[in-house]
Amino acid sequence: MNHLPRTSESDHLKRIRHTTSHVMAMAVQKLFPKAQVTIGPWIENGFYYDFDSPEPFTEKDLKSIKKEMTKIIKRQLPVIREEVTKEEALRRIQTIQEPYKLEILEGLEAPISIYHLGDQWWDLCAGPHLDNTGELNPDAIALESVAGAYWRGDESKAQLQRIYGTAWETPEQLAIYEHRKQEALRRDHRRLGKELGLFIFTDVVGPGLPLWTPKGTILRSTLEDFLKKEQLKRGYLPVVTPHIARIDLFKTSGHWQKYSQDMFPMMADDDQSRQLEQGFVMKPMNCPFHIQIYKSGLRSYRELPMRLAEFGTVYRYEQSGELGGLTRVRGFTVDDSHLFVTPEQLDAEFLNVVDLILSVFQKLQLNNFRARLSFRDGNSDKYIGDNDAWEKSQGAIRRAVETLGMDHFEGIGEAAFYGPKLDFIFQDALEREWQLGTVQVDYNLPERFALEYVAEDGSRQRPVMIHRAPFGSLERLIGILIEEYAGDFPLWLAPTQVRLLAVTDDLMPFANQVMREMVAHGIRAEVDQSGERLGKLIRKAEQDKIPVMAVIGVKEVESNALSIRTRATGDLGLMEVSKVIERMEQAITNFTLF
RNA sequence: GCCGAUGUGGCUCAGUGGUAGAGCACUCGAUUCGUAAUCGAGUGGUCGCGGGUUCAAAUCCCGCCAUCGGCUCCA
Repeated sequence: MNHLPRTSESDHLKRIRHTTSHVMAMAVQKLFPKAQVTIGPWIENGFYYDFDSPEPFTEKDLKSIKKEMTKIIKRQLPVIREEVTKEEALRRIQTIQEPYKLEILEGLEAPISIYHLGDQWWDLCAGPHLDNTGELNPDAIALESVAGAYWRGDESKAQLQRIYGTAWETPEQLAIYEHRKQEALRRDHRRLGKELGLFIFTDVVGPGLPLWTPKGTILRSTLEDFLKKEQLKRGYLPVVTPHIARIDLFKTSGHWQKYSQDMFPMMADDDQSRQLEQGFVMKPMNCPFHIQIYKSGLRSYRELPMRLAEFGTVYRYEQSGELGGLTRVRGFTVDDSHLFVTPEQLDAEFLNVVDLILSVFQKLQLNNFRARLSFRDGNSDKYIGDNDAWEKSQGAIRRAVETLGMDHFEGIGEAAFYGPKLDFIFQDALEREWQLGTVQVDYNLPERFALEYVAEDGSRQRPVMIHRAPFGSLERLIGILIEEYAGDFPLWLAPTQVRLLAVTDDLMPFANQVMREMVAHGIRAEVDQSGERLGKLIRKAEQDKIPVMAVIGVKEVESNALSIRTRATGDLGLMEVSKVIERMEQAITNFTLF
């Protein structure tokens, strides 16, 4: 496969994309004189430019903009850098009346660099640029989409019109890029989920509410069983809690105050109850429930750490424009656990949790993630608890990451409202980032719920909580897994592990008999009952991405054997039935291929 | 929630004002076949939903719903 450089890897691409975005902005202002320019940076696969335009752009406009760009390129305008003082820049912006540029200028330090396209157009820009627009190849440029974007990324500010585009050194690179985008579409979990029959959505049930089919449910419960087993080995205690609770519970936790815009509306018996906020709500998180179980008895330091674990389904009222496939839904299941520990146990227990998470990712062959320290920002309205608790929590997370020598980056403002997090971020097929696993240190909820344990000296002490979820959510995890594997699940996860294909109908009884034998061994086997020819059966099994196919003809029946074909390696030849079962069982328990 | 696009049988899509189409899937019949599509016939659609314009609407207009690409937000 041809390597396509990303912008950050190539100075030349940076120049191409900066210059292309300026050419685009100039073209837009030529065609839409009322449009004002704001910012237009490069991104990894292209660039965008945001405009404030009284009339929104449509995708049809992209064609005429592209045409105009081609003209500008053909005029071979020199790109000239000029450095001016802040005062001079201010003066020039005032003459062309571009308020957004003015605002940008306020944040800049002299000297201010300006890039000119000939004497036709200029913009504030750090660069770098090509020397001449003629160096661009119009056939290596594509305008991709229009979108709304808020000025300075702030919902309360003006909404701008963003145009996304991409630009390359050669038309061939553009073709490869577009081909790659097509390929990414083919591994999109929404498409594969439908094709493989794993889950559905229906308007009748509602947006963001997936329904799991039999095959998808096998996938889900296989993942659940896997993690439950790992957790039992590590001293976790399973619990089950309801999906709804009184509002009061969430007032104590702080959810009602800080999180209610993300919650489904309350269920109240009547208007009076509604006004008094006496009703029930769907749970957006499991923590307050687990806390109640902790609180149900007087706890001794000898019981800690107490690790309460549940696959808890939560409901969050996500904004409608945010929903998408399995990666962003309104009802999802968190592989949740809350660990109640003494302050002395915190560091060690945190490391245990990270160890569990990393071992889970390893088993799932998920290597492509980034670890983020999600800390609070300066907006104290968003958070509960005092400074001291936050500092202690963030310190604990930082120590853990340093102890492990783990690569990480900081996400300021990414914390939960009750505490900081260590998050594991993955990418989907379209390079969008999603958080899966998470570990959180929390001094605040123990305080709010007045949690206690009896210490060695008989005194009452406050435990610290760790919230953690290796998968994050089963839905999102499965979405990412489908795309990572392109639907080709490893044997232990495959909803159907082996499909038996009879060459002729009269061999069906033998196929059914072998199937029952395999099922009795816990293997997910099925017989293709369609009665089609072998070629068709194999084609269907390949399309269904069944890892192991077992062909049954006369010679197989006579020797009580199967002809094995795997998706991974093709025809493996004749093998005794008992041998096949043995090999499959081994592969399943060892998480390996057949 | 905001900006833009899209919505036609189970799936993928064609159909721009005049009697709803194709391929796959499904059902039936014939074929009994050895590693990626056997042949033939048939069933199946309130054209997302509601309203409007028109002699006539899948097609034009308005509202809503959902999906997709972004923005803000998040597991």
